[in-house]
Amino acid sequence: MTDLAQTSPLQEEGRSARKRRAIMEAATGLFLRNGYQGTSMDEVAALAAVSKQTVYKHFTDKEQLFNAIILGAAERVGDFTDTVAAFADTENLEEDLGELARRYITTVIQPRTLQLRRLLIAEAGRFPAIARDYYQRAPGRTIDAFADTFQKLAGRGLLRIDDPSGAAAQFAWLILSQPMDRAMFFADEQQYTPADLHRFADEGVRVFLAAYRT
Amino acid sequence: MTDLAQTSPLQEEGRSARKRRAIMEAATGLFLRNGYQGTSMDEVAALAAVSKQTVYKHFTDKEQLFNAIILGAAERVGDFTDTVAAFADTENLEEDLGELARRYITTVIQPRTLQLRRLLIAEAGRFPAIARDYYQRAPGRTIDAFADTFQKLAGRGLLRIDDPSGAAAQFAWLILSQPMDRAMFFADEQQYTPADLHRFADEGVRVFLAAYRT
DNA sequence: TGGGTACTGGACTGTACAGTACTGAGTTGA
DNA sequence: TCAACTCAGTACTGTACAGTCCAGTACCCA
Repeated sequence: MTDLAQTSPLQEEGRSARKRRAIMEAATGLFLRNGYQGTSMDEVAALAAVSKQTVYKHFTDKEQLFNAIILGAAERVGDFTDTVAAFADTENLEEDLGELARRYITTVIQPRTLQLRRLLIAEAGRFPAIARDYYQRAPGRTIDAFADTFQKLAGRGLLRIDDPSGAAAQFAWLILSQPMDRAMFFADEQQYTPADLHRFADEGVRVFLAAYRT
Repeated sequence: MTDLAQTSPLQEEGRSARKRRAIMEAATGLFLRNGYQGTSMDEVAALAAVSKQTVYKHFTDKEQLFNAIILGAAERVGDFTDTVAAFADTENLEEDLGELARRYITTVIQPRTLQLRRLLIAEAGRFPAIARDYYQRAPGRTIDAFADTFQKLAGRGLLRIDDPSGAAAQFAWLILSQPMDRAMFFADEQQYTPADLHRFADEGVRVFLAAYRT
């Protein structure tokens, strides 16, 4: 893993690596906006300011390119697990959970993440493996982290929880569902202000605590 | 509205109408399974056992055919509003709400509905009007019905609710989110048994009542 | 400075597909 | 039974696109 090259797009990257990055950036934008079938390799090459030949030197296939793009984009989706784990030590359940929820929704309800989600749902039939992988990685890991943390909080006597996984999923969706669902159907439009998102978070936390607080 | 023709696919339909129905049925299946771009007019004609000429006699365009298909499929999505409205008179809140939730999830989490949802999300970029229309019609109307009913129950002193719409959305997604989200990413596989769905419904109702019951 | 590697540009192949055109056959209604 | 209509079958047009090929050019390293 040559992280240097990834984190700093400098000149010293080498020509080949630079081209490769240009291709991936172009392809990411196009795939996210226009989908798999809606994106042509000619477009990718043109937007990356690179010849088609070069595209095919770096990626054997359109499919392989798509794969690489999705994995890259999914990796960059905010990893929330650490933040969630830290919350297990809270001394102020209600306030900290509210803060956690606000950060969670702000992280997830972002154009990039939503586009990625739409794309994966759209292509779940054609690329079941990628869809499954993403599902387990992105929402799955966070919900697992919630489950762990809730279990610890139950151990500390702060929550009353039988099924931590179920409760974690309920928590996540109580917060995210409304804006997420809407965003799935309304492709482009700017949807919610931060204040809106905070309201969803707060209402979700309120309901969750009503059901699970000791 | 010649409902006769729709409800009974009899011989007396007339040749032309019969063909039209065959085309729509074939196209519905193909679009739902393979998406808009993944479906060719040749396939539609072949599956409907009809010549391409005939397809284009009934539908000027691929796009227009798609439109007709979606509207037809969306209309057949279960209308739940009456059932929800009837629940406003309940004498047994917890039990009846549980029953309502179970029916709700069983109705919504069906292959057809899920495929339609996937398709619409996938094509929301290309057909924003259709996506918007469906969004307002299918989940929207049901949630509005929940909101009305919850407001009435609040009037009867059975629930404590400030924002009926928000509470209704929370209720709907508390019940549906988990299986719905999973279904979006796992295209084909049979997912949940009725017992699983009932469990989601029951858990959702439990949390909802903990937060909103007086 | 020279030699190898990577890139460019554009032409090319093969295929898939939307939509049209046309001929001949079947259907329907008077 | 005849005339008008509809359909099947198929061939065709035009376009878009994935992937290849090749000749020439820029870059990089010794």
